[in-house]
Amino acid sequence: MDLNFGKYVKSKRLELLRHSSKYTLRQVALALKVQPSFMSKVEHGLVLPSEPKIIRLAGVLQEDPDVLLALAGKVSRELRDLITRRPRLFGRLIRRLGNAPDRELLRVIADAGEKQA
Amino acid sequence: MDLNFGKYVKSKRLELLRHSSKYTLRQVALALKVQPSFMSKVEHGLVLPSEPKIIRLAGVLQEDPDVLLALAGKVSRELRDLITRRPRLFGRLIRRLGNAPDRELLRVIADAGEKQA
DNA sequence: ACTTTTGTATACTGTTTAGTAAACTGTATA
DNA sequence: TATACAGTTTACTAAACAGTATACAAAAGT
Repeated sequence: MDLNFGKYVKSKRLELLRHSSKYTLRQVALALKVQPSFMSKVEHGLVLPSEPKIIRLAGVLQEDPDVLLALAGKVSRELRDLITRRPRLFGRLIRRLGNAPDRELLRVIADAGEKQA
Repeated sequence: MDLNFGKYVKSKRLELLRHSSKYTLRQVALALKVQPSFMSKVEHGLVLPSEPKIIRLAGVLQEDPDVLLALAGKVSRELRDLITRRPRLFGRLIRRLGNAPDRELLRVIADAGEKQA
């Protein structure tokens, strides 16, 4: 499992704690409805929270849920559902862009967005 | 869990069995290195195989691994890794194309492929 | 008829996931 | 100095996952 998830969460929390005392480990645990002991283990990289708790945690820490999930090695159920609805097409798309540079991905996103956006 | 995965696997296997007797449930189980009892439960939708076994099964049944994984509600580790490397970009891309028609996806794939392919 | 082969049912197993509960340790502070 | 709060440690747990092992009944060969 991913050790960096915990480190990242802790550093982010400590950052916020400097501005407001609502970001003690215990307060964050309370917001997530988990025990402080569990939150402590999370920050030490001993366990990972479930997907819903990671998403709530992202809300609390003002982080992008996709990023936090990615640090935990996960992809949200939302994205998984979109992919599994058309596995061949999305499989091809993602493999093709998997090694492309960021700017190419950005270009494709912009191009794809022209219609609906 | 997904009931249709089993149905699909069974129908595909029975199809192949009409041409070759290498596709009895027991032979397929042998190829996957699982017990026939387990394979039987798979075909009845009582359990799902692990990702590696689903991929092997796709090989045996001459199916697209992504499709078989999708029927099991899963996305391959390979694709997950590509996504989690750049979660924001892929998140945006997939959400944007999640409801687009197939032809739009195909267009984008072709466009994206121009460089490296 | 019998004996292989096929699929199935049942019960059990080890491992992982996602946590809880309680007690402990250090720190701040009034 | 006691009491409040912070983070941590340890031990435990319920449910899900990914199967195995054994035995059995029906069907197909020979």
